[in-house]
Amino acid sequence: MASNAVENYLKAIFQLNNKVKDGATTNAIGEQLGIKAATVSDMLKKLDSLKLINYKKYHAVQLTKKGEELAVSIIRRHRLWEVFLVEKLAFSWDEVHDIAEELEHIESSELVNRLDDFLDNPKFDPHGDPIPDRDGVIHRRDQLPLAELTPGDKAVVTGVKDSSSSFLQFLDNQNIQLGHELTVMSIFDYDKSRVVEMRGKSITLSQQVCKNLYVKTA
Amino acid sequence: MASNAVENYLKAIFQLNNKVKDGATTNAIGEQLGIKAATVSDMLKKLDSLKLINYKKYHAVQLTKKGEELAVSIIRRHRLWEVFLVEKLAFSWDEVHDIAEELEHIESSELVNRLDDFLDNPKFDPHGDPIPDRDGVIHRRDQLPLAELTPGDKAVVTGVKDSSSSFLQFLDNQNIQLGHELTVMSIFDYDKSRVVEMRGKSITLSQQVCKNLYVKTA
DNA sequence: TTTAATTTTTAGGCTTACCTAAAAATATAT
DNA sequence: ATATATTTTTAGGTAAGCCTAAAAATTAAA
Repeated sequence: MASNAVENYLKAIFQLNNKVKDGATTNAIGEQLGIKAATVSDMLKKLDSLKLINYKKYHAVQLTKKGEELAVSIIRRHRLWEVFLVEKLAFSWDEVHDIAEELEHIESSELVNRLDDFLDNPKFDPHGDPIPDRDGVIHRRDQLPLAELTPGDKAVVTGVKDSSSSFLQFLDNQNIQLGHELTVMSIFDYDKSRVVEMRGKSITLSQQVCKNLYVKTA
Repeated sequence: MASNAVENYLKAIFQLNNKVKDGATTNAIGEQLGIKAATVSDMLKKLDSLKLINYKKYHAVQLTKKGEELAVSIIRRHRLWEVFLVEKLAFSWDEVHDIAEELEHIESSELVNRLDDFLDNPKFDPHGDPIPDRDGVIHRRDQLPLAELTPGDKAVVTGVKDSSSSFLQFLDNQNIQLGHELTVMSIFDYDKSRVVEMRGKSITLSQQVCKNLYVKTA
């Protein structure tokens, strides 16, 4: 039904509206998708006429119920395919995004639901992001950035905020994986870097890393 | 690299050139793809300029080496995805074509090769068609239509010529599956229908069915 | 609060891949 | 061998999604 382009816009709008920033503005959508603002402007009119968003000139847009349902289903497909690629085809978590970006547009709810079952109905994707269930419900985990913990806190690594290859490869390099337990040992006041103990080893993590690593406290 | 449209044309041309008929003519390609001949005519010029086919006005076209390699790799992807859908996601063989038609356009040889390994390097798809290996080699099986057997011949069902849902559902209905052994008992001269014995049961198959069912003699 | 900067929209264009209608070439039948 | 039918090509057109350049609206700064 919806073209790949339309699906990509909806996903971008959904993601922008679930950030702290100023929402899904024309510019932000364009930047997210690598598309010029003028083009976005055109498309927003179209999405509005399709009743997928509410659009008022010069304002950030909101998804309608219909638009949000579609966006969530695309995210569901994307994350399930990522699980498939990592769990079944042995891709590493920094390689799966682009391929899942293509797979997410395959139109067949039957396919997605069977895939879900085949993967044993995973609740999170390889980056720790929640997978919407088949009714579109997203079970958000109460996690927080490692940057908010203080010395003595114990936690488990649950996800990443930044899922760029470079960050994921950095984590691989430091042998930091989802599920690993850690204890915050100390914080350097100078640069807000943290020393954590993980699997018997002591690692120093910059503030940038701590901001982009989600954990759940014990 | 190549658009979905280009890939679909190449696949159609490949398939038409591997039939007995008069090859990949403008009309035949259009019919295969559900596209008007005038449009095909345009596209053939484009494919020629991309060095994917050799095109001379008013003549059937041939794939170049480059074009054939691409066509074969698309067929490889298509058939591997069909195996995945049937073997892993429990789709039936009459449901997989349309979904595989979408999946075949995902661009990533890494993905396809890993999928191949995950599926244990299958040699045939769910309809018995050979899966090109990663070097593009197609190992054709020496099979023939059941219509060419005579009473007393023993054979194994290896594939279907017609893979329309209706034919596949008919076979399901008669409990005819790939790998089943059969013996031709008799032929009715009147309508060329055959009585075969399969798994202890006697079944009468019309000539049309016999022409579209491939077997390998013992 | 008026000017300057930024963001968004409009206007006009391009490419891809499709279409119809008509012309040209080829194939078929008498 | 010529007339007819079929196939293929050409010409002109459309919609989707992108673009640039310029105008309009909004936001920020002096």
